[in-house]
Amino acid sequence: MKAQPETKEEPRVPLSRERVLHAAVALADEAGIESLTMRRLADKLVSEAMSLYYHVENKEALLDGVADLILGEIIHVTSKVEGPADQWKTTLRSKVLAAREILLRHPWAPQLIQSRTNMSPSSMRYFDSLIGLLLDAGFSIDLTHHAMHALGSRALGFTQEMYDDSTAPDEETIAMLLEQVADEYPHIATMVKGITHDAETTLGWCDDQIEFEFGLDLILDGLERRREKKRSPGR
Amino acid sequence: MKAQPETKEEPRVPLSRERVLHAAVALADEAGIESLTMRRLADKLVSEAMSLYYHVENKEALLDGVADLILGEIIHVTSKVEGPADQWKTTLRSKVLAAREILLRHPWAPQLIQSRTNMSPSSMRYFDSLIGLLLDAGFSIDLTHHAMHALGSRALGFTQEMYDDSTAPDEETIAMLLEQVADEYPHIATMVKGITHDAETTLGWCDDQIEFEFGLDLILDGLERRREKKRSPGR
DNA sequence: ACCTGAACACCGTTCAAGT
DNA sequence: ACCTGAACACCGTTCAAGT
Repeated sequence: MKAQPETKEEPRVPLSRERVLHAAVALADEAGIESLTMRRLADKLVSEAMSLYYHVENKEALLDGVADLILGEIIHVTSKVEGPADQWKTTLRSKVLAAREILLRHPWAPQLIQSRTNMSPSSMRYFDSLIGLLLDAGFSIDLTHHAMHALGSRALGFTQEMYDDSTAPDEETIAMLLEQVADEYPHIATMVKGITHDAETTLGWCDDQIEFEFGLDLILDGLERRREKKRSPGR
Repeated sequence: MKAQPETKEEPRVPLSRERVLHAAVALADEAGIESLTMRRLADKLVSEAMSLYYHVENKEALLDGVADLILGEIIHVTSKVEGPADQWKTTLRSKVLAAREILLRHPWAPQLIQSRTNMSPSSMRYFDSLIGLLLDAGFSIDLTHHAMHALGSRALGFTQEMYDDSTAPDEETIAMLLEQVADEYPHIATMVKGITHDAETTLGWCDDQIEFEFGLDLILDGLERRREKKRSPGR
């Protein structure tokens, strides 16, 4: 009886870099990245701001660690997506869409990842796997290099949307507002009025997933064509 | 003589929203966006932090204004780029590259523009003009809509580069570092070693301009093909 | 109408001190 | 080895007061 810890108080898990980083992700998920301050993170861990500095060099290092944690998730999930070398396109597509699913759960992550100079081990491993995929599929080294740049952040499953419709008003309100300024932005007005609405995606007039896949396929198709252009002369 | 202002002291131009915003851009250009604080901006204007609040609601509004100022520059320059409707591709290309030139002079601007919910008049006008360009060229409304999403921030002349090579070490150092971890990232190592170096762009192994244009052309080509696919059946 | 100073709440971080 | 409290420099912003 005596040996058992007192049931009244929490076991008081000691801090660790792991715990700090995971708590940071949780805090950002719950309250947004702007709420991630050293003091509030410490509160969440029932500790003091200064205690964090024992496990993390400073706030920049904390953010680096958080970004790497997310990238670690991505590489973990995407590494399971495999396929034969001649089907590079569907394999790459699936990997990217798998990455996207993770980032959709952490809406603050894209901006954070962009802002870091991303030479972290996790992102290196991820890009290494994508490069290997293309080289194995017979891409030239130069084209592979171009492909990585052309994909850019899309390779990680996100494009920074120009208009963030998560905070946007509903479709009807937009249509109404737009009516008022239709003479100033005639083409936008035409476009919004004329867009085909799928019955299924009636949520908003921009289905992010569809637009993401459209853009991704545009690039993948273009890469495929450029790959074949180089090969066909010898044919 | 008496009527003239004393030559000794500055004319003491009064503050204005215009002056505040332009000073903010200048400060960000000189010292980086993280140096743009109300207090330092006031210093630059030989004034007090609180005085700024008379011309700008708060810091968020200041940043909105700054973003809009840059977008204003872009629309000003790109509106001069014109061409016949059947040459939508080269016209659009030129507009985008013109926008890019402006953003290259304000390296902090892409991130700022991304972070704002971009319904500002300037950005609306810009996108309106691009949409008009495509509609005039015979794009369907749906394809025009997809096109705007696919271009995304590229329409404004930037893609958030995954690896910021402005802070990266020189090519030789990278090659050396990479040698040490070649077994961990074999494909990256292969790629970096094998990339063709143009004699002219020997500055670094990634020429941002070339990569930007490659990605842009990939998308423009893809859009062109999808446009023709829709038309050819009736042909 | 336009500007300012003192004051407040909240940052990240240093440093010396506790166990 | 790990954690903490007081203190510092620096934020954005409110508010009452100056011209």
